[in-house]
Amino acid sequence: MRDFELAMKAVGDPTRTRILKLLEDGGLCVCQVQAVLGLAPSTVSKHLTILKLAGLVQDRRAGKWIEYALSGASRNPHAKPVLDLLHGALERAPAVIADRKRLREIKTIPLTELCALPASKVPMPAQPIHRRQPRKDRTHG
Amino acid sequence: MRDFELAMKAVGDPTRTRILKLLEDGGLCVCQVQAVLGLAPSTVSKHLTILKLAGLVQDRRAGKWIEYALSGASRNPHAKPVLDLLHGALERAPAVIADRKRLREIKTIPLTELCALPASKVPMPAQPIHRRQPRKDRTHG
DNA sequence: ACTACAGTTCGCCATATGACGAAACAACCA
DNA sequence: TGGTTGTTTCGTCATATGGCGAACTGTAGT
Repeated sequence: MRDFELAMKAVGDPTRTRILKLLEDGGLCVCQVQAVLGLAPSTVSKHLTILKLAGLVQDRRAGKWIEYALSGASRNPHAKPVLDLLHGALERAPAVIADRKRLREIKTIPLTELCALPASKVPMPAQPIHRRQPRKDRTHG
Repeated sequence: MRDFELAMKAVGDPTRTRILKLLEDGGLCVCQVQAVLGLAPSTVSKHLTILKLAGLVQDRRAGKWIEYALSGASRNPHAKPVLDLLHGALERAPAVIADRKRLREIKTIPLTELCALPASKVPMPAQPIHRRQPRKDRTHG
């Protein structure tokens, strides 16, 4: 039951479904995902951890980078059904389409270059989708 | 996307998956669900509302009671796939098995009797599964 | 109309969640 | 060895979630 819950909670968050839909095209390193989503690295990392704990994705070190991919054989028996369901869904969702387009652009940038870029410099910057209240100013200076 | 999210969030909660698994056997009125789960009526009602908003269940007034059932044709295109997925899952989950057993017992009680019963009198009382901290005493009296 | 009662809504509380930035880690390179 | 850099961990904040009881709504029955 717990595994089912984890898998469902994992896909129940829109940011994570976006990530999973991105990974359907193949593995990506964290900075690529980050570039598409336009979120802080720590945020992306946490989402990926949640997906991993749910058994939906696997990670693998690739030299300097860590590549995440949809998990083929998962510890979690519910993972495959969920991923299959997702695979057939959201193909028309604007967010997914936009993300895919953005991903194509980002894949043209060599990794060495991409990660160095401040988020604001990535072509066609993604506006964070779930911007929270900009937290009360703490006299920044 | 929003519909997908709603459906997934809805099944991402263990109490709600329990409800859905109960409804696989056929429609139930709120007090029956409540009797199985052993939760406060308001809590059960809220969960049912969430399931309804997600398009996973339908409600229908049946005289004095309101019957909830898995929604056949749903407003939400993602509902059927999700329910199908759930249908094949959790068949071995202890909580689901226990709930089913309890449901059989509860179905032997006429509705008129059942609802009148204080929760503690229902045969083989279910211990609430997600008991929260018992909130600091406020000199009850 | 009044009572009885199934269900919902509301207000509250404790915890979970999702966001961020700063700091810690881990691998590569000089 | 020390610096650079990709990723994770930690601490914090605002909001969402799930539980309860009290009060309300709406139907049935007298």
